[in-house]
Amino acid sequence: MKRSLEHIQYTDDTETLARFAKALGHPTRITILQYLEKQSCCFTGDLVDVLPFSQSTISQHLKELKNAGLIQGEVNPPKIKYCIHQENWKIAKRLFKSFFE
Amino acid sequence: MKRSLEHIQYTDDTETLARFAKALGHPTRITILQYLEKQSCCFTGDLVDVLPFSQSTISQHLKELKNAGLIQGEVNPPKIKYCIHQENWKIAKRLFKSFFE
DNA sequence: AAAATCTATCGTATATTTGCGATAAACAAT
DNA sequence: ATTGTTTATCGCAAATATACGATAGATTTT
Repeated sequence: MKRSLEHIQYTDDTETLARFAKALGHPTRITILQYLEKQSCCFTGDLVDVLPFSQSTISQHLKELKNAGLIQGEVNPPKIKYCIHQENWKIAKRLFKSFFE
Repeated sequence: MKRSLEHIQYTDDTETLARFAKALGHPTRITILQYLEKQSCCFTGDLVDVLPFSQSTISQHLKELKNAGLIQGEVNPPKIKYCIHQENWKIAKRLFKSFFE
């Protein structure tokens, strides 16, 4: 991909909002987050049981949600407990709200 | 890409929310929408002047926003006037709001 | 020590996204 | 009729996303 200018500078809020939105841009990830909102927390395996995708695919979606900052995982051997990242969740909520006015 | 099951059925709201989120998942498109929120409407050329991308690239982003239902274009020869799609905008606002509770 | 459980990561294949320049299409003005 | 203006679309290239099976790593249980 070629870019005409080195790096366009959007505002930080714009970048952040786009990053959150991108992470939400897949029905599986929306579903995972809705599940987490209800359950408060869950293990990867719970989602594998619920969603019709392979373990590796679910794991990848979780990774993306984690990279976007929307969830966090605590090691709880041999499992990993995933929860919503409350702090960033609030930021996302605020950014979307103010975006839509 | 292989899919293990023919078609997963998410709820309509989940599908719709993901579709909106995906369209919002790029800083340029966020910027375009913020511009439209302020200006209420604009022409493609206005955005080409403001954003550091080629006319064809801007046009493509507008197409995606239109496909997602977030904006609409009225022909106003030889220009095209783009506005926020108020009805769908309200739906998006509601879906995001209830998603974040 | 061996087996079982759980999850991340690697490698691979395919689809989609993002960007550009060039061109086409639609209309207005000359 | 020709020219200019505006925008969409085509064709291309590179990057990213999505899915899978196989495997590796960590820890518990036996």
